[in-house]
Amino acid sequence: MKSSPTIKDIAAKLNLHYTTVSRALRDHPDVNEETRRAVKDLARKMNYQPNYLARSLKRQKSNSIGVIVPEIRHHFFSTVISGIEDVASEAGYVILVAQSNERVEREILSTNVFISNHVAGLIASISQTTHTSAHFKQFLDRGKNLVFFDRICEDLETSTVVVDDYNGAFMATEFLIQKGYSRIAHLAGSKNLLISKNRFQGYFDALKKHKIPYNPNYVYWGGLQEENGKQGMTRLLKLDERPDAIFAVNDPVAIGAYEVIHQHNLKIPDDVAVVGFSNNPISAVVSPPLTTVHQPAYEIGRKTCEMLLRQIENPNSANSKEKIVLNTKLIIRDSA
Amino acid sequence: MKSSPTIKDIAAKLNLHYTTVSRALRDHPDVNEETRRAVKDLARKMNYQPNYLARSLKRQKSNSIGVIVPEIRHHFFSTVISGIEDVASEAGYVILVAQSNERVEREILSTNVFISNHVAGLIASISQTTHTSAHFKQFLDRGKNLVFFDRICEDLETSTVVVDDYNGAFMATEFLIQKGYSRIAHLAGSKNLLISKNRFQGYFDALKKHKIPYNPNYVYWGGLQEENGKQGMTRLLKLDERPDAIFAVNDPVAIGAYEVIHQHNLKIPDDVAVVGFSNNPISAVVSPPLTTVHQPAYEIGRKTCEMLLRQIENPNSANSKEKIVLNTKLIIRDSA
DNA sequence: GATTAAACTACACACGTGTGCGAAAAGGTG
DNA sequence: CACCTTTTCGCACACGTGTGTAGTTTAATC
Repeated sequence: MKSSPTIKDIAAKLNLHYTTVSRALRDHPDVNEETRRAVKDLARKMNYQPNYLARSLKRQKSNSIGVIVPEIRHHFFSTVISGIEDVASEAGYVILVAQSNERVEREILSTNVFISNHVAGLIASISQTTHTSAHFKQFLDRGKNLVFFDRICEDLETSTVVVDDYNGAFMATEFLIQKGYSRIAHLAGSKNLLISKNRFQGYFDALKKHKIPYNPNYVYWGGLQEENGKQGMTRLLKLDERPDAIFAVNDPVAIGAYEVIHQHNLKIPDDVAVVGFSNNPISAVVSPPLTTVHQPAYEIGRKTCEMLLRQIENPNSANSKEKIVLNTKLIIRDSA
Repeated sequence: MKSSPTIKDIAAKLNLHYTTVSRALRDHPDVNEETRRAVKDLARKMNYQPNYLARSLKRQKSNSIGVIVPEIRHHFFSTVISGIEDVASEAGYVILVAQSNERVEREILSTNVFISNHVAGLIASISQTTHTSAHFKQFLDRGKNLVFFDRICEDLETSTVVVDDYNGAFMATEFLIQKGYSRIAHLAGSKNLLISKNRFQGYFDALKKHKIPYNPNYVYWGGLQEENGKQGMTRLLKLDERPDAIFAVNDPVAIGAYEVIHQHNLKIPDDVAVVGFSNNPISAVVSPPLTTVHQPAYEIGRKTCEMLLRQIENPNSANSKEKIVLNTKLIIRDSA
């Protein structure tokens, strides 16, 4: 089993001490121009690649960033990761990716593994079952940087990147009102996520502004998956006074509602109008195309990573927590 | 800036040598039962987390796996990554994820960065522009394990996990033939990817088997994106004898074809039938729902990672290259 | 040609963990 | 009580890289 050449191998071949090689590679002025070139040439010839494990250990600073999301395969999260990766790799960092699968235990485990791997910083979006923040606190206590995006942790004072969920939900609901719908229901997410609460609040305030009485029966707190949309919609259709419009907490839930609506042989938007949230690519091709609130996922990823890198490179500003709020946009299609 | 406690910190508090602490934590029999317990208790109290950088350096074996895909945000790849992550994390490994964005240069860069980070193994699916394999060869030359999935590198003898592209394409084409279509066109991928060649061959052989003359004008070699589907379809519709069915190399390309077909006010499947490949979630909700060949993406991820881990843990079998071929399945919907 | 500065190289130690070996302490045997 | 075994722990060195500092050589100056 051959392994990677080290600076010692280079030094041996040139009859130099390995520290000289180290300095030559790093362009230290104490090393002769000629020696330097010889070292670099040989390094190239031998395909020398510095050992970042050793370097990070010595420098007490690694080139890796941890990323924890609920589920990698979800379009929103994979797009965010894509944005993170583009920024990170450009800056010479590498990303460690883990998914919680919506379970705190795995979130905790991954956080600890990332601590052990001495990541320079952590980017996270919490799971639906995250009721404790001890693991994130431990990470912060080690003096490391942490940035939350989308699903942020309310218990901790950290930097965050989110979209204006409240406004997005407000716009969506107001749009339905202006279209003449009045029995507007809301398929909400899980109650312990701030995004769910904010979107509900936007919905609630839009009704209030337009003097539409709030009907608690029209709000179903479920989750963020398609399945939850189905369950919620089934419930709503059993009501005596059936809603004539649905604002779903996100697109998968809206799609779930679509299926149930179609099963009941009802027409969208004639019988029931639907508005989603996220602008998942699926929303553009379902029939009818779904009116939804666009969330700039790739941009969220980029901004989050840029923010984290900024904090890593300026450790002094460690206690200055940044908050970025990106704009949402209502994408009007045919479902309302 | 507080940092993480080390075994030396624990040793100091207990008036022990740090090597004793090291052994105690690893349940070495040379350490007294009582001492061992004291060390472990204190370690827990101090939130001690071993430094994997140092451990990997010493053990000459890391706990990380590199993953390089063309684009993270694509459903197929993010689902594969999801499978990889589930298996890796269960085995105590961490994954480093990079995307090439279909450019070799970034693939090369990431490979080298992963070498520097001393990943225990590498999982890759090559870009459409990958014309050299030198970077992968360098990785192998260092005695490390490499497994390709889906888009494999033909130049190198490595382990691979793929689906039976040939059969999938054959089934899809034969299905169209049995449905009575005879002017069957193929929107092919890029010529330097084996998957494209295999899918073309399946298409070609199905025609041959059923004695349908092969018409080169009916094959458009483009790429794997929606855009390529649009371009190809536009070309095909300009032909004097327009095809009555399309077999697309993958779903995005099929969706691109959909758009052009609709723009020309043609009906699917009455005027033109379409069959895709991948079973992207979008394919189920477009209208009409797309008949496509299912590719078990999550399973591919799991199998690939399991194979890599097997090779990492049994270094002796380093030269035994495994090949796994997973089955595809024709999903019949309404587009043909 | 002696003196001093400049140019270059090498030693020692460090980062956190791990291991072979030897030393010290404890226990057991005749 | 001397001798030997066993238990328990510490020392030295290693992994690959980096840095402060001391040492050596070369060049420059008078």
